[in-house]
Amino acid sequence: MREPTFFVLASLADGRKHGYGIIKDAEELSDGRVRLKVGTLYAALERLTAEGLVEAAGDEVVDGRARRYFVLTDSGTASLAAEAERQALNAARARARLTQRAAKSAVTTPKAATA
Amino acid sequence: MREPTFFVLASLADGRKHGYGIIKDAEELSDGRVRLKVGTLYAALERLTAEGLVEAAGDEVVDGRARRYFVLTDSGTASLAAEAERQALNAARARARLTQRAAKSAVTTPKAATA
DNA sequence: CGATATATATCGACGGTCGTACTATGGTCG
DNA sequence: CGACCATAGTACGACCGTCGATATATATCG
Repeated sequence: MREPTFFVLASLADGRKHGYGIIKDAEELSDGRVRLKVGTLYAALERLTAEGLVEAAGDEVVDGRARRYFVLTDSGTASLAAEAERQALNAARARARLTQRAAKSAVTTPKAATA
Repeated sequence: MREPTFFVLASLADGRKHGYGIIKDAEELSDGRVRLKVGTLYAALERLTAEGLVEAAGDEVVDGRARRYFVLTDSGTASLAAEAERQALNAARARARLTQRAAKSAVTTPKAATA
């Protein structure tokens, strides 16, 4: 799963949201790092709906603007959870190797004694 | 960064390796989950070399078979570290939301009292 | 001798994302 | 009042990393 898709699900994990709301929420949730493009978002919502991870949850007109709402399905919740586990594990594995590497290079390339 | 690319870097974080060795190592490192395709691997190695994250580290012939070795550059090490941080953070954020969601649904949909 | 593992190269196809352009309404500022 | 920005959604061509398949070559095992 790619990052934009991941944040669409993560955003909807918070509850019922409409497209533009997801964009804003994802940006906040990622500390400004992930700015979903409209094309990416609606393509993802269609795809995720077809896959059953997301469901349409009503169209409303607020302040004269049409909104399409969506919610996470149980399947979507499970997918997000699995993906989060996977990423956490991957990150942990990579970190472990990087720590080892740093320790090794500290021995191989001693710049200044820690004493 | 996509998962295959991430594991190519993570594998090389362990030290100098050749293509096929990376495939085997990535599979092990990911508990069998990530099986790099040869096309993906060599394309990634070329790309990463062009980007300066990876460097060619000598061709050798072992048991009559040609091997192309690669190592991580400092830039590659930094990229991998940054990517691991990012994924760990994303996963943590998603988990937090899922926990909240579970707590909320437990109140909304009480199945059996915990008492 | 045929099958499997090692080792690399190449290439068309696919799919998710990006970038851009477009339509439309409401609110703010000069 | 007109210009501009935020909100809200639609549409589409292009890009790029990955996949799947095919190919070549050597060593080993049965």
